[in-house]
Amino acid sequence: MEDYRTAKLSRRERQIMDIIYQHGQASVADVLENLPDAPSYSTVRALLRILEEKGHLTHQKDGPRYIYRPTQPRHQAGQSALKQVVQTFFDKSIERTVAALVADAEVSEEELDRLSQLIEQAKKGDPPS
Amino acid sequence: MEDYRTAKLSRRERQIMDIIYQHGQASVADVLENLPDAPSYSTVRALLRILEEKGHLTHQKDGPRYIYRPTQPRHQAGQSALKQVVQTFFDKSIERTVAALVADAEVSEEELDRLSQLIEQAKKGDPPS
DNA sequence: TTGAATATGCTAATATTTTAGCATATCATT
DNA sequence: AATGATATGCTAAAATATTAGCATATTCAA
Repeated sequence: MEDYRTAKLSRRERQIMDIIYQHGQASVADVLENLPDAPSYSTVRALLRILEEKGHLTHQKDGPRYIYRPTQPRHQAGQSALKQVVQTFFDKSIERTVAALVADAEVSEEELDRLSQLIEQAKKGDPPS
Repeated sequence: MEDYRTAKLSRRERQIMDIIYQHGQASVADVLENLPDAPSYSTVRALLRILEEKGHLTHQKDGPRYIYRPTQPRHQAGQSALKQVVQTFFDKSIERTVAALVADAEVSEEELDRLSQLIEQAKKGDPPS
């Protein structure tokens, strides 16, 4: 399945995919609650149906209602999304991207320590060719 | 100006904004070259005009042609975009996001070193409250 | 068990996006 | 200065996205 951010999705469709990825799964009501400029219930249902037709979502029944989930795994979609941002705004530089992440000034000392560990581990455990 | 990723932009409009951010600036021809499923020249011009009307772009003349630039600074738009991805796919965790960035296995030893330095610097120079 | 609340199935209207085309201006080269 | 190439200005058609509404089914609690 194609990355939904490069797929031919409309504005609303993309908003809905984002909501569902953020929540892991969602009912029509869940989507409706989180959708900016919320349209009607019918509208959301129509869009979910379309997204399912296009292959980006599946649903399963949960009692009376449908629960929708993405077909593409979250981590995979996340990688794609991240890559696109890195390419668009940070000249494909992971370094610049991390700098922007850390520059947010809302990163605690502890978290920075964990980041250090993370990178140390990457050096040892996963040395690139 | 509102972040263009949360703004009410259509699919094509967003694609064009991405291209312009990636390149810093762009002529109609530049956009056309980089637009997937490229439409006609006229189409691109129309979309650029609309984006300018909406306040996301400005243009200046460069000889015979228009050069378009974003109104919102790149670093600012990048921060917004990044934040949104972190929220949507990585549970708002910077740590998980960096892990995903580094897990790409295309990060050289040198770059990892620079990342370490980056984080050390964040610890010293910019201690959060 | 019946009724209110809340689902979905389906269809069609409306709004927006996307597209192309023609007229006109500008530039560079011969 | 003439001409071909390449711009923009403007308008309108076509395609797509967005929306709502009615009919019907299901659930849950009184």
